[in-house]
Amino acid sequence: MLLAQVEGFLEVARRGNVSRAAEAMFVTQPTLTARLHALERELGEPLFARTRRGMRLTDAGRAFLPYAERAMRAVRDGRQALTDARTASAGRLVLGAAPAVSTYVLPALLQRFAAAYPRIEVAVRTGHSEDVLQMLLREEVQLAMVRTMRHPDIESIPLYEEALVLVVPPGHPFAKRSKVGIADVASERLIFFDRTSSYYELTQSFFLSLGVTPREVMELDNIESAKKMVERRLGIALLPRTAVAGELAAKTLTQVVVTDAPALSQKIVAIRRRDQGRPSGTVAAFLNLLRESDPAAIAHLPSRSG
Amino acid sequence: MLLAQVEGFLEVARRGNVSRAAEAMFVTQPTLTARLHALERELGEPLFARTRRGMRLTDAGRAFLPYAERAMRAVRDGRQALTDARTASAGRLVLGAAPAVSTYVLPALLQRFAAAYPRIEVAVRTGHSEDVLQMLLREEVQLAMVRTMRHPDIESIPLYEEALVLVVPPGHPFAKRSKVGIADVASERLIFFDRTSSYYELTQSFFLSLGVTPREVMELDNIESAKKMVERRLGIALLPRTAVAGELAAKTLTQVVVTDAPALSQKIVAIRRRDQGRPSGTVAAFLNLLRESDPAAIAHLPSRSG
DNA sequence: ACGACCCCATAGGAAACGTCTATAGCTAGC
DNA sequence: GCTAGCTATAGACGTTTCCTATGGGGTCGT
Repeated sequence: MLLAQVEGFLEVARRGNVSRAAEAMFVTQPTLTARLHALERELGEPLFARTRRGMRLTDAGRAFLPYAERAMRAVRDGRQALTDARTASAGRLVLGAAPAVSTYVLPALLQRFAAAYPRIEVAVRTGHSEDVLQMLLREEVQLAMVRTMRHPDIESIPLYEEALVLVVPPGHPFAKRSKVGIADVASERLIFFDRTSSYYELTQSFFLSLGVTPREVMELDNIESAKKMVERRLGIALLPRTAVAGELAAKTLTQVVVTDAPALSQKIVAIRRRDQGRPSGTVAAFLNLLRESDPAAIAHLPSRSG
Repeated sequence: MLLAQVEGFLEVARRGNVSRAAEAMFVTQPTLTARLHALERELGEPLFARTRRGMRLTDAGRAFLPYAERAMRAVRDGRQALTDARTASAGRLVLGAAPAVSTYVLPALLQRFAAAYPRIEVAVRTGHSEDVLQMLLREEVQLAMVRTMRHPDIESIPLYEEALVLVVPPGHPFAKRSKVGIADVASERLIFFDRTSSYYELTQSFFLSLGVTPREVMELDNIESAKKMVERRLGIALLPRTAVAGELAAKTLTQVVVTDAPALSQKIVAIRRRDQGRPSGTVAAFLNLLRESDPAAIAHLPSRSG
């Protein structure tokens, strides 16, 4: 069955006239007649009664009509959906993100994205990088923003480098000193967060590689709480710069540079399934936004507007 | 766009494998590949990402999927609807009927019809024959049961002859006499019904043609009331036999034969639009039921079961 | 009553398309 | 490196589809 036949059926049903319908469809009248005959033959029933005045629907034709309309509408809508997706003018984008990305980077990014593509519906699934990778592999998310990961089935697009910075409360002795050494840090009370997170491991191995055994005083399961603890002078912490940008600007936390230790950072990438072909539609739109953005800008966008 | 392409798309999307899908659809793998290519070319977008493992949907493919399913379902349901209509196993039948037919003949007929075709939905529109004819011409009803009418756009199928019989209350002088003449009738008080109905005109001209000027005592707008009036001895009436079958059987009314007057009757026919082609589906089913029935049986069926 | 017109159906030939078999190209896994 | 499993491609064959031109039937206007 050709869709052109169904379309012809509808057009003729509407106009009650093969010649006019043919003209409207830019084919000749015999062509349209043939299509109708073919459709009737396939369905095993005349859909039209031929009269002097033209074509009238038979009972069978009337019974078939709503289904024909439904089918054509479905195809038309499907085409439109593809066009929307191609121009990314509408559709759905499901993102995965590591917690720090989700909380501190995505909001500003999505604000810009929503402004550029108001008809795209966005969903975010947050989880540790490993879990988000699994979501990606199960196709529960289309694109994920996580720390650098390796897997044969994914490809990565570098986004930005997220520095871990040492923050102390205002008025802390470190805040006044121009130079702080790693040995100084080791004597401070350190606040860690989320033992299941990769940050925990990263910071731990950082200290260990420098021969420092941190005196752990507190471990929290989220960054926000860790910041609050530092603000309340319960210790100092190594936190993602994106997570403390607001507090640094508001001067409720102070960044301290450790002079005799290498910069600690983690690469954040966007990953997607390698077998999905070229990014298309909403995913491509989002990647374009990322590409147009200065990597530093992504990482430094304030987490709260203003 | 071929429906076979859409179907192929769905099958491949389900199985993720062209070869298997082709096998399931009883075509060769290159054929199905060609269909997919044609569909992708027409939609201007790859629907599948080709991988070592087989075919995976792209975002575009995923976006198109629900519409493809909807379209296929619509066509499948449409086919089923036609099959239902052809076998009259389901569907809708809209009948028009004159009041006397609707009240006294249709119930028993529809009872049998509903038993034979339980999944056919039946609707009845009642009105005077002329009005029902208009409904038919406007296609508000598919088939109408009315008195014989002439119109270039309709064709008629004879159903039965409806006799008008003279009824009197039990114990009336006529009931005991073996013979009643038209002159006797003229001296009785007559009850007519519904001046707008064709029965009124029919009975009036009947008497006039016999040179009898009836002494009209009462005119009612429906047959049921007329029967009640006769039962209450307010007069006698000429009523359709189908309308008084129950009362005659229950002996609450008595039929009297007028010996010196011709039998008065009216032909009841089924009419349908001439331009509708051969009757199909539910209409054909109903006509078959009528055809199988003895005409006399139709007209004499008791109006109330029992 | 007759001719002009409008409708759909049909005929025939050219072009396009779909389908097949056979084969190539590619990758993964042994 | 060979095999197995996947999709893509090539070429040939048969069918279908489309066009133009024409037929046949009925209506309407003159």
